[in-house]
Amino acid sequence: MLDMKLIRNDFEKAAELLETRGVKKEEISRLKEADEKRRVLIQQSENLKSKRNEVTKEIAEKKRNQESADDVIQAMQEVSKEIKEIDAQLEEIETITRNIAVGLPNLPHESVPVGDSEDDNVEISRWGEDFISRPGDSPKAHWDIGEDLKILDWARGAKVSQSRFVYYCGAGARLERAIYNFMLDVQTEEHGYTEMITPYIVNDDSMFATGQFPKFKEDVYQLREENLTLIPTAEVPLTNYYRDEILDEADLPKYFTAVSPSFRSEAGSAGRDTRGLIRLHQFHKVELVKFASPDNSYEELEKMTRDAETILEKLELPYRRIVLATGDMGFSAAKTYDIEVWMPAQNTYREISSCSNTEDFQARRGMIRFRREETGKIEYAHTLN
RNA sequence: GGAGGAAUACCCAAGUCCGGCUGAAGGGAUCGGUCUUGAAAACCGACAGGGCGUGAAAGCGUCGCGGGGGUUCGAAUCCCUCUUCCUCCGCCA
Repeated sequence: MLDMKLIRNDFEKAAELLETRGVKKEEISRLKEADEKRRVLIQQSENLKSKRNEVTKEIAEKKRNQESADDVIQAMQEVSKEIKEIDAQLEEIETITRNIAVGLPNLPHESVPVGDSEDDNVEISRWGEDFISRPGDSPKAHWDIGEDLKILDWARGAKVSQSRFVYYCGAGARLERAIYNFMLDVQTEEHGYTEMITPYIVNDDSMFATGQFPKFKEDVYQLREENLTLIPTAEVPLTNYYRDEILDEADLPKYFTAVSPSFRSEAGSAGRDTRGLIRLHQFHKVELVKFASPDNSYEELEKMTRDAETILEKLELPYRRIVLATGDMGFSAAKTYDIEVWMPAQNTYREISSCSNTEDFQARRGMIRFRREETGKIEYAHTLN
């Protein structure tokens, strides 16, 4: 969620930044207008309420003294009616304001390259040798290796569930377990993350705070008639851990990690990446989440990205780091590094990890705050994942 | 799934039947002070927090007694609804 103050005080800048993320200026104009109307109504309503509170005290006083207060009560009936009318208008305008505000993506950090698509992403660094296969050489794709070794069973995954579900069998299952154990061990023992096991089913408030709701409802699996959702990433339960809380500045930064299944409906991606482990409806992922002070959240982003890269280095997998352009970033991110691993069979780099600083975007939605030690003032924390 | 009970500030807890000097008694914890060589004890003092609006700020206004809605001039208190927790019964991998 954006800071309305920015739109009030520096409309042009806010509009310009949001345009780099594909938001039309008129959308923001509408928001600004609604916000102005809203504030006028709040003033009107509160002035009347203030008056009512005062008179109510007088009535109480009179009643206690056994005096008649009928005339004042009658006058207040009118006032209360008026308050009700204004509040109804206010609610209407607040819904409008909220509906717009809630669908606006985060503002990009100034260091993010401007551009509409992934073609505008910028490579930052490479590690390892991304060998190009020699003529006549054709490295096997992982789905073929999986089937040849009988460690991945797609057919039965589809039979028992649906396409894009898979069984990991024998050594395949063991390998999967070994990899996430390895990742958790590295992140907890070497990089200071606290390991968590989280709920895999979360409520709407949680989905809202991290930015999946309301805009991306189609991308998730929801439980029938329950307002509960299967997590699309452990980012949701980890980030929501401190929702509606105020942390002490001294406690920051906080680092959490968790392995969890992630459930994604992949609506709209029919036909893409139909083979292999790239776009499953359910997969394991080791997530990293940080709560940081705004003072150093970008340093924390660099460190976190390194923490992720370390895994690939230890596994001796060649990779590169890119910074996503404004148009390619996720909804909640202010800045995102993607780590792409070399896929020999496809002769290309593919995203394997994505590290984002959402700044206070999720914190605003979820009221995740901290108290400054020196001033005692409360601020939004920055969240990273 | 069924039957009961509960939710008040950092914690405990009164108030709810019977609406108005209760935005909330009392205790504990915490912080500050007196006393002390220092500490403890005792005594004195301070102690909702937050959202929203306004303001340069101090402040002011408004909303806050689990959440949402309603009745009323006025709700912690009456009504509806949801959530969470506890006790008992049933069912179940």
